[in-house]
Amino acid sequence: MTVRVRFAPSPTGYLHIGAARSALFNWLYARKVGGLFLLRIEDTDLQRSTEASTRSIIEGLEWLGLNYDEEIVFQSDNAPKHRAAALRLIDEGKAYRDFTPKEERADASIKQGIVDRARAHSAEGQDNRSNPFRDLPKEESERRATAKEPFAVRLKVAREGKTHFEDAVYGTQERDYTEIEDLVLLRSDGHPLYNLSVVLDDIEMNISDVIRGQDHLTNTHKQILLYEALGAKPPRFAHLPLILAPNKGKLSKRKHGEVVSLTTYRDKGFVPAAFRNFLALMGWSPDSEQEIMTMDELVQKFSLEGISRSPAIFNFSEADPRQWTDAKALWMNAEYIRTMPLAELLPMLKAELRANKLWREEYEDEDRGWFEKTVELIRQRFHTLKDFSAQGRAYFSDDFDFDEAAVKKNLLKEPRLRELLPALAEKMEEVEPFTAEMSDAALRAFADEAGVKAGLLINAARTMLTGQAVGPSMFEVFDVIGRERSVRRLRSQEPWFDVSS
RNA sequence: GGCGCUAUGGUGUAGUUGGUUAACACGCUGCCCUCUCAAGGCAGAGAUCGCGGGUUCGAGCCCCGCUAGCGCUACCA
Repeated sequence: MTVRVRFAPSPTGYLHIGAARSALFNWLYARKVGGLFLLRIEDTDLQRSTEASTRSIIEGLEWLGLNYDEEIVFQSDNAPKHRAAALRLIDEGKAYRDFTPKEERADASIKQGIVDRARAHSAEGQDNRSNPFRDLPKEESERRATAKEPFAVRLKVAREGKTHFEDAVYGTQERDYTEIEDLVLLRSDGHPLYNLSVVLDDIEMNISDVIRGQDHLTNTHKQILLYEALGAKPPRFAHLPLILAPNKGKLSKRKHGEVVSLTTYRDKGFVPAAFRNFLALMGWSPDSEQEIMTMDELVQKFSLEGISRSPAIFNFSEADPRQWTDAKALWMNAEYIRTMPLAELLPMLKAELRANKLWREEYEDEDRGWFEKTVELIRQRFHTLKDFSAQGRAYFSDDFDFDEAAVKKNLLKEPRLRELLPALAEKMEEVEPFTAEMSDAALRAFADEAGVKAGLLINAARTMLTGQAVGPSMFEVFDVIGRERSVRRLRSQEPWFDVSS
């Protein structure tokens, strides 16, 4: 039997990085064993599900390069089938109608309500099988149903026994039936609930391996009971350790904001391969010490055995903008940017520059050589794709800003620069050919003449030409910016006016 | 309250059938390189392996207890 796995997010917000990691692991597993990776949108919660969210999930998967093999399944389309299955279970005596009126509960008090009810039940000697309608005679149950009395449908869990399954990550799992309540399959309004829908859809989609977050580990026992009631063979299960916030709490969009949303990484200039690589290392490690892995290597090395059981903390600091997300993710992105094949980087750069009106068609044509050389030069110290249009702006446009700190440090500290720089421009005009070596020699000669350190002029020139205090070797910058623009920028009075005004 | 899962430096992870100074990556510190910042090279700091007992000649690895965090316990998903 071929392996069929699925990623089954509920479209109630943007794609969470934890969910994205689940998708990745499913995808890697499928590709590794030559199976199929399917996508199912669990949109049964009509109130909270949105189309925008579904789009964001699809876009996110596409961005990560996780293509799915069959048509997307929308769970809501199957609701009638789910309802019918639940009703069938009643007929078979495996489920029953619960006529208890629905209890309305405020979202905030849910946890407390659970605890309170549990305490009350144990005080009264009640257990999970104490529902008064559990053993209601069939005739009466049907009579009340026909009389349009609303009812929920609950699974009739046997009084004695235990479920067990072998989790590929957490090992043998057992749970006594007494710990499992007669779970609701169908709400009194006829709406099928999560556990029912998942099981039915997984059966219908022929899912062989369920790989999902550890938050479902205990749900799995209920689902196994459902598989049994439905007469279906349960799939294999593999639960993934959760990804937590720095305070070891749940990583949520509401509490932690955009760091948890996958689209943030796309929007903030991450290279998909880098983020994917980083994500793969959250809760999984290869048996080698190699951490930078291409998609092919990831597929080749991936195995369920390499998944760890302890939760992973996604490390970031809301207070420090430089650590807005995990430092290792940032490092990995920089690593990819400076080492990946130029051919793969260029399309991303094209999009980034185009979005900032810095792109020129010539970069793919007669100026391609210049463009590649420039990118090669500046990518060495950039961390995100955004850096190319921000710190790197001066390479692609004459309209760039001067970094205030850079102006103070490299220009204003030495008043003589206001005369020296235009004089340097004079010298540069005569450099022929205008190469890094030649401008190097010319600048140093000029520094000697003027009786200043070369470093003073070099740093000043960097700020004049790029607006920045830091950047590549200055003479490479001269080369790439070119004589004409370099000279013009050296003569500019803008930095002085800008800061003093 | 009940049940379950987890617990190795700041973070992500290795630690094979228990065996000398607990490994790798990120981050951090210092030095080298140098026109700046990175990268790179070198050198460091940082872990009584959650705590307490046991078994053993010897335990991060085995056993028991405890604690903490998280998850499930919903007519949410």
